[in-house]
Amino acid sequence: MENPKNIPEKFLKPYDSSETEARVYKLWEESGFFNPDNLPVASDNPNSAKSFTIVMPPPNVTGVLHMGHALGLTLQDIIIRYKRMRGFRTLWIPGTDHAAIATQSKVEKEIKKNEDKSRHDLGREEMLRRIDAFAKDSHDTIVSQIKVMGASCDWSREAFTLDVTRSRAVNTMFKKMYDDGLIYRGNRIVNWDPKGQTTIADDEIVYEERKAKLYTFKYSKDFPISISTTRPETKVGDVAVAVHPDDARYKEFVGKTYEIADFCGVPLSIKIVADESVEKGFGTGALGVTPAHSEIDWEIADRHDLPRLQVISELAKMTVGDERLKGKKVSEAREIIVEWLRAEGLLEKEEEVSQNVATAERTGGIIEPLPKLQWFINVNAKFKLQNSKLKGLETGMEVSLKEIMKNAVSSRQVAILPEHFDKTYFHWIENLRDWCISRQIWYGHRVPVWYCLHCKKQYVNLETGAKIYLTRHGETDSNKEGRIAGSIDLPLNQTGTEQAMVAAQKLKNENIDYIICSNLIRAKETAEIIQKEIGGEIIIDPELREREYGVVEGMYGKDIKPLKTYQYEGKPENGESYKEVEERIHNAFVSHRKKFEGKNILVVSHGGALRTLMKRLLDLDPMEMLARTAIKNADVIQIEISKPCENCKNDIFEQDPDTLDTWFSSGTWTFSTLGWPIDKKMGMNEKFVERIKSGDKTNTTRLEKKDWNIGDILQLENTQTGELFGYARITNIEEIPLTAEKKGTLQEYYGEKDLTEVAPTWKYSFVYSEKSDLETYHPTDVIVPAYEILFHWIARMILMSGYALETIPFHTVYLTGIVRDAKGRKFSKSLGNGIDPIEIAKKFGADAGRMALVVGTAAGTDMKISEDKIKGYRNFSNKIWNITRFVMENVETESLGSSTSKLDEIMDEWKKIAADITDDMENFRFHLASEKIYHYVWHRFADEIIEQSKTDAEIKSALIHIWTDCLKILHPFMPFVTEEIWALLPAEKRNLLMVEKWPTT
RNA sequence: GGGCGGUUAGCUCAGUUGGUAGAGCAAUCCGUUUACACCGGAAAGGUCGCAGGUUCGAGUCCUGCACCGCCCACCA
Repeated sequence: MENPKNIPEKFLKPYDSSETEARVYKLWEESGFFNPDNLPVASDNPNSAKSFTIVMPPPNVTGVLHMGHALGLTLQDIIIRYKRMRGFRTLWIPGTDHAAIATQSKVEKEIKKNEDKSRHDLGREEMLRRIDAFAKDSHDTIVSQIKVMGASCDWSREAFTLDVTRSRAVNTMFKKMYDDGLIYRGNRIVNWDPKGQTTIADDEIVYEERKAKLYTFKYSKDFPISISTTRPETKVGDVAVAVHPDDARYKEFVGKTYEIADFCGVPLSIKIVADESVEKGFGTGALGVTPAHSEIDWEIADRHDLPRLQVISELAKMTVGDERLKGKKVSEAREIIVEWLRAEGLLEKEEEVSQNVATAERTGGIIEPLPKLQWFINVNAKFKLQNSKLKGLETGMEVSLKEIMKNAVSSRQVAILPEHFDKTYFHWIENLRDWCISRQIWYGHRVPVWYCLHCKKQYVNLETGAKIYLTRHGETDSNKEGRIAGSIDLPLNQTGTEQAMVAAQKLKNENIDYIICSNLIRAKETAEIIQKEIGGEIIIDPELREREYGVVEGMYGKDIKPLKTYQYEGKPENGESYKEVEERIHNAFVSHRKKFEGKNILVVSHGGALRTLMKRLLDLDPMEMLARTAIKNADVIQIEISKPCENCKNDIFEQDPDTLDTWFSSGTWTFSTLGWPIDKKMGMNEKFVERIKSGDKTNTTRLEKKDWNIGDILQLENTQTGELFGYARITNIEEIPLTAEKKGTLQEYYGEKDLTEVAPTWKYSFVYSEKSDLETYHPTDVIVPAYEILFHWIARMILMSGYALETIPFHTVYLTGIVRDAKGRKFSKSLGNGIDPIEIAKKFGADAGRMALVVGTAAGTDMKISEDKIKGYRNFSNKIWNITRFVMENVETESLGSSTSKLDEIMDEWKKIAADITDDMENFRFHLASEKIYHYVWHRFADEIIEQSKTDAEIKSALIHIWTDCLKILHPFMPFVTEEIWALLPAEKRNLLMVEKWPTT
């Protein structure tokens, strides 16, 4: 077939998305236009170009993206591409979320399944390494998926909630809140998951409906009031009975206290109190108050100053009573108590009721409300606004976090789309209580609080120096048999060798400089095994040896009961007392600390020796020490050194073992991604300042290594004048040797200074700007989350931003709905109904998937998606392809034909539609905009205008003009096919379509 | 229990400030006319959940009801 117009051959075949998309994405990436610093507007107009920002809701690194993510990404990309074409300095920051509990429990489950090990078997360090590896894989998959979707985000600014820059933001935020009295540590009823051994958030609870029995009974025969409960086992922790103040039945008893000598083996002291929260009509109208095991009862105890007796342990076992109860599981205890009540004739009624049982979302464990020491954010405490940019809240006003959250939305400074969600938002805020932010898991931001080992004084963001690790040697046969070893010199057995290797793994990344061990073979072997893995020098110190047991050496521990026989000061014949050991080993410890000041050291010693050392370090009294179980073989204890405690002058500390709720870090997301807090400075000399100011925006400098990281934003300061002249965003860090050639250049900067002293070994590449990213891009413009996380996340970002920056995090919240399958079911693994966005992109093209997700999907509404729908838009891609072919074959001239009524009508109609679509884009009606352009292109332009043009030359002259406009408008929705076509259109020098100007009227 | 939505063509859903209903898919009929069969043309299909009200006029505003869904709380 002849091809007179040199139509690219590609057009003779149907559009092939699989051949196109990856190639086009690469083209975009290489153009640099995803980064607003490289956009033409940025260089034309560096300071006045209006910015437009979106931060991506970071997907959890728990696996892969699903269609819900695909919807969110598509909408964000549509907005971003549209704004970019409108000439904004457009930034879309991508990132991922470490999703603490979700990720840890996922990895834990896998390890359990594959290796039958728990996280405690692996230890904190090894577990974290495993999770990091998993998160890294998951991250890589997610990034490639985001790219497949066509997302035009700035990868140079990619962030992770757990990376160094974001961790710095978290710690800074924690300290600020702590200093302002908004963060406190307190005993509160928390949702304790006995199975996962952690606290969990209210929203990680799933309620399961179950049948339960409601028992009505009296504490004793002569107790005047009957109460009802579904949990009789908690009643041994009762301290009061609460009745409504107006309840005539009970009025006479209020204020009295009854002593119950024996309630299933436990004595109770019950006070009758009057409390408004009690419903007269429910049950007997009297409520047994168990402060330690019910949130509501805890509050009643607050109001009436009642004691709080904990009767259930973290393992969901009873902690009080005689042999009938103590140590029994709660479920067993329940039956025992019911039986007892029945036998005593105290049980009055048993009713079958249905009840919602709280269970942990992740582990399925039944939630046990327990009082625990936790960290909280007080949402009602007031603080003073320093520099408020919050509408209606002036600088100097005293506000609470709750008020900030409420105000942001009620003032319309933050608009939620669809609007009706703000009602739900307010309802939630009104019911908000203090936010528990500590979690007993390992993966996440560790609570940045250190405790003095002696006096327990708290320090936030303590700067710690060297670390000391203490470990006991691995197992010997003597340990195994439970024999006293003392100075009997036995080697490690097989288990001991393995234990030492585990310890070595734990210590691998800790940069230990010296390993100091006793002169006994079991310690030396342990030290050698560890040294093989971690390096460092071994120093043998006979003072670090085990307690000398004299005559009892070699005997079975159980036979001599050393704890009882030889107390702290007592000693076996020819042996040492613990007191003597303590003196000896502490002196040795202190001398090593002094000798290796500033170095990380590992001390390998023995059970008894380390135990007495810990006694001294923790300032325990002798009985406390004796009550502690011995340190296990190869256990590692970590101690951190810092400046002496203000209180007790000791200088060793340990960090809080808990981690922070994942929403604490994601709450900072809009500004931590933009480099907050910017408190680091890079000093520059005059020459460099000039070079930067006049020259390239991208620069490199060679400096001594500081603790800077890629992505950090630094203030640039003129070292001569102290003047602040701009910001540097670190884009790359490279270690480089100092060459002779470089030396010359450097000598210029450093003058007479000896270069060996300043010898820079690190090359920092950075982008210079006069304004920081934070100033330029924050508050962000739009955020596009699923409505499910309105409270979890959106509210918390408003809180964090309102508190730390005294501004809103974003102007508009565009909520997306849930994407369901064709039958309206949520996608889930167990149903096997998952539609993988990547599969869709492969099969039909990402463009088709994007359109299918967007057309007709209004904000905040759930949607159903099916392959049929996607197939329709695959066909549309091809339609666009073929329209282009027709238009190219029929372009006779670039100029529009002379004005005729017919032509004007068509052009006017198009302009009207384009304006209408633009209006939809401006007002977040993407579901309408996409439908309109689809409809126009296919059913008006192709079906009618092109058909008419076949016989009408006037109309033909309009085709290319309308069509290039159409491609531009289509581009945000279907970026790949339109970009590909754009490159194939006959024209001399063209921009990428992604930076073409949006057709405006 | 409290709150928020939804109910429009067989299916999935639009319908922006009230002006006598729209799209896709499916189904029906016709058509291989050189951009495209991942196509074109034609026709069909709805008293907009129910009952009241406001209005010249209501899918759209108000009241009540029914059913479905979601979120929050968790009643001892």
